[in-house]
Amino acid sequence: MSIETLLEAARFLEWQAQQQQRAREEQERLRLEREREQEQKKASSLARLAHALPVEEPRIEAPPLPLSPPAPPPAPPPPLATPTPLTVIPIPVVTNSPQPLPPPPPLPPAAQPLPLAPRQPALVSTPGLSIKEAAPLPTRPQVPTPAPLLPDSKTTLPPTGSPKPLQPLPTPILTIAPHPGVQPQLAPQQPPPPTLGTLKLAPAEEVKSSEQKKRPGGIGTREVHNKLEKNRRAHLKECFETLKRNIPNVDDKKTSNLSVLRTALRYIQSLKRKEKEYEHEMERLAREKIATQQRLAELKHELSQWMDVLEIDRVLRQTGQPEDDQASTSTASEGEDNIDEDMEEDQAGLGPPKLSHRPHPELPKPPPSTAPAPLPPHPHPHSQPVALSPVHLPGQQPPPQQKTPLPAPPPPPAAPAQTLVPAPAHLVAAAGGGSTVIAHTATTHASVIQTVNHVLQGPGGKHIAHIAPSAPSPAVQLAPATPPIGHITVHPATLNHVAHLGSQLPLYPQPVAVSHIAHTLSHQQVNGTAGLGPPATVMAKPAVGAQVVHHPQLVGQTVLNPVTMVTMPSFPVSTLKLA
DNA sequence: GGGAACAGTGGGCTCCCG
DNA sequence: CGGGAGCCCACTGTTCCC
Repeated sequence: MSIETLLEAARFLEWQAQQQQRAREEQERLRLEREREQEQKKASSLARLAHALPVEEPRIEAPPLPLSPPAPPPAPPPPLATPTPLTVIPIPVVTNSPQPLPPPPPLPPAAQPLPLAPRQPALVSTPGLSIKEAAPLPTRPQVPTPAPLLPDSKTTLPPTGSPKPLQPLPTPILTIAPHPGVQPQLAPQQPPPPTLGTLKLAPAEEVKSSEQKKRPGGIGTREVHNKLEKNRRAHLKECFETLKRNIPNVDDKKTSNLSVLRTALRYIQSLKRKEKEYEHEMERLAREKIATQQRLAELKHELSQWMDVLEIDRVLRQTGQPEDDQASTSTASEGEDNIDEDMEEDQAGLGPPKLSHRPHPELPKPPPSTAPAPLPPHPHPHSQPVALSPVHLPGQQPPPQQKTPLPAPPPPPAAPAQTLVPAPAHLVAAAGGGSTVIAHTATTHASVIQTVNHVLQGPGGKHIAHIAPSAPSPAVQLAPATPPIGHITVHPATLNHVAHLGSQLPLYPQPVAVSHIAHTLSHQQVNGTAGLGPPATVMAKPAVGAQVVHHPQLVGQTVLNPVTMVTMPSFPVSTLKLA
């Protein structure tokens, strides 16, 4: 799951980046479209006003030809003229303005490619254009209706004004006059037209001051400055819009620039938090993976050792009690964890095929005995394979049951990593008679069940008659297919195996195994069924430090059948071997 | 009426060039 | 070193919208 979430997060980030790029491209495209539209509008308006002049040509040549249609403005100017005197700037414009009116349309083309470029304007800045632009700004909304005089200026203006950011650039470019130097010249030359300018530029005072500045190059510089500033603001605005588009859950018009910044900040912070979370998750998963791999390797190692032990056990059994082997025992271990297969094989009573799977045909601890059977690859025909180690072979894939335990809740206090290791199940075997074996095992791995089945599989035929979870371990929870082995009730007929094993145990330097057998006896005692013969035999051979321990849990409990309880520790097999 | 957006304007700072 | 150019910021005015 976590991995999926990580992938999702990565995809989300990627998607966002793509979205941003798309947004930019789209924005760019829209801008170009707007520009074209404006150009067309301008062209059309100019065409109306001028009645002549092809729109396109003016664009390029507009600056030089600007004059053509000053006509409309004149009428209105008179009234306005009064203020005009003050404004020096308008004048230059005016001269051009009448003419410029048409030119403005041409402007757009140049701007197209780089709307934001601030430097272009500088080149462009011509008084005439500046005036036009200035005038339109205030009138933007009303554009169409205004009086004839105004309309002209406005008509020209609207195009520039409406597109806000874009137009400013185009206009300058188109008008391109020489640098600032040109501007001053124009301004002084034509004071009369100011009418338009006056209308547009309300404050006469400002005009005066500007005039003062003009002389030195003020007007031109101011115009340039204004345009640059306009471009800069347009760029700023565009950036804000881009930012807004890239922030999820932001209303287009509701949010002010300030709110956009705040939202963006929050969004970035949230993204950072998520990033950190995902990083932690990845680290955790990595650690988990390593731990799992280690555990897996450990299990494989133990399994191989365990296989060796079983091998020896089988050999010993064959050599010691051929009769029993023929009758019921199965010693060969099987690497398959598939219970069905084991069952089938058990039924068939075949040993050899399983042995062939063994990863370690060569026994590290070949018993000194003279038994011919020891050869793993070719087990004794009489010996029946015992699925004591249903666990996967070292080289094989670990069974799903072992993988699942990872996420399991906190493992039991004792050796959590090894709880899954199948305990010496062969110790569970109970001697004949009417007794029942209860395997108390800390290890609940399915292999235990299989092991018990195989080991107990004897003349009696029926093995595990009842399996009930007494204290389910994490492993059990994770492996629903494998019922927890809290108690394993075994058919009494198989109890004689205990004796068999007990007799063999002394051969192994593993006192633990014996002690478990001793436990069995103690349980029987607890249940009052100690009278059984077979277990007694086992008891008689506590050669390997057997310990008789009473199980308090069983005291006072009513047991219908004789019970043999075997407690299987979860200690690693490797320990036994080393011992 | 107030807030927001836009635009004009002035000033300051930095960088580059002669 | 001085001047020009570019950029940025702050102030102010106007307009629009709620």
